[in-house]
Amino acid sequence: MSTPGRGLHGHVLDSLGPAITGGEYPPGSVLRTDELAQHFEVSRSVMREAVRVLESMHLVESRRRVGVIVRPKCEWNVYDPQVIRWRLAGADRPHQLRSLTVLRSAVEPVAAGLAARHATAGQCAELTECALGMVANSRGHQLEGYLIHDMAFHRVILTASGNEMFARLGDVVAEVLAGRTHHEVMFEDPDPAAVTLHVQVAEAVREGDAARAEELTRQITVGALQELDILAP
Amino acid sequence: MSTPGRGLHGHVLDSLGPAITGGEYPPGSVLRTDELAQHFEVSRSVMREAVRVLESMHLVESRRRVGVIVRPKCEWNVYDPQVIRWRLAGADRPHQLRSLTVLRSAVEPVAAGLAARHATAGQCAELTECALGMVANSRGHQLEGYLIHDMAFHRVILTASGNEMFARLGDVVAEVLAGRTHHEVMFEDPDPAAVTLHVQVAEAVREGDAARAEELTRQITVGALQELDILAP
DNA sequence: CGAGGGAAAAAGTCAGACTTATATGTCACA
DNA sequence: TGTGACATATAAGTCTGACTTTTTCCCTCG
Repeated sequence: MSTPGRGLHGHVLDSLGPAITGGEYPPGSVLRTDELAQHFEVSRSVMREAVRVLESMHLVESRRRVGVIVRPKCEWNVYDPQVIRWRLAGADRPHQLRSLTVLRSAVEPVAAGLAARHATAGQCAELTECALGMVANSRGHQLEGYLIHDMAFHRVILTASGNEMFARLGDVVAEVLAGRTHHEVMFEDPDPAAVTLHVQVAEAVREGDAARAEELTRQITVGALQELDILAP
Repeated sequence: MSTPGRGLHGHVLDSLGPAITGGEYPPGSVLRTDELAQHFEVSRSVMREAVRVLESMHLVESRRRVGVIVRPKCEWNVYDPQVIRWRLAGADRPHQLRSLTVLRSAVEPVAAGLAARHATAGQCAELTECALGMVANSRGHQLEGYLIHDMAFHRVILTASGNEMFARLGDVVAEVLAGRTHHEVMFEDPDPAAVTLHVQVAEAVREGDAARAEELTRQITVGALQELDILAP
């Protein structure tokens, strides 16, 4: 996704980033630039660039005479797509997935409501197409086809909301959905009720019924929460 | 806030970052590392580190034989606190403020609901203290005192939600609230109804009434939307 | 036992040379 | 005249070595 391993410092990040987010270097750990440069067999310049990037993600802090210190998790830029990807690929995956699903449950209903007001005719058409694609792939173990349309559906909703910050969550939601299909338990066909809800959301957006689009999407996200046993007692 | 101007490359970022987010270099603009290094009177190494950071924020893309290209706004990492700060400080401010307020309206109610379930006794106490502070400063043009307690209130709610992604929005919300007091029109004392709502939210959280905390917080955020003329017709 | 000063360590900075990828222009050939 | 291969120029990428600066730690001295 996006820009992988661009240049040497990119390769270093692909190794070091996941190692940090994965807890291999616990918060408070002190790394030294020279050692890292030797370990990754790159020059200090390249290593320094990599450290700068990690620093901009608030994963580490560089201090003179001390070294590169791993920051506590609560200070990380957890919205950085790169950080999210690293965490989803590592031991933190279940925790990250729960956080993101809760975020979805907050954002997506509101986004759907806004989409009902702001969506262009083209976006409405896209949405309907996605929903139909989901229906068409909802039976007979066509999980991949279903996933593609599901991801596209949510991406269109978030984009059509007209809010740039919602729109940028498209990639994240896509990755959560992909994770559910690929890594988590998903042997059977998708829940027919969920499929119907998507179709109805597309309808509501097309008709400009914001309240209905929001409520229906809320039901979708409640389903996602229940899948992860995030209850509402 | 956080880590300003750390080192030479930090100073470069403080100039170049706002220039890019402020539209001084429109998307598609091509910058050259050597020129920039001369302009900022730093070595190429330092300039390269700065470019790497901008690249990790998806503000620019570095291509061989071409230069450093400014990416279109829709690709920026708009959740990066640094980017948010730069945009809030520039011409993009009103737009950014609206985006963030819409985000708040999605996130904060859900966060309050979760806080009602997960808040510790200490957090409940903090919350009550903040609400009382708001009441105490709600009359007689004590805007600064009111602001401090308001920011703290929302930060506690977001933290107490137990969701790391919500918690990291504390800084952002604080900056939005501060902006409203300092930059936008805020001559009079705060709306008494808003003050009451905060007190009631604190109550609801203390009593573990998630639905009520959520609904009351939704009313608070609706007020924030109305202040910016973001209607719901 | 505390304050002050010195030494060491690691990041920070700089300059210069070299490598690599790639956009672009040129020229021959169809 | 159009098209493809090839040469060239360019700017980023990389490496190395020397030097500076800050900050911690420790040792001495009062």
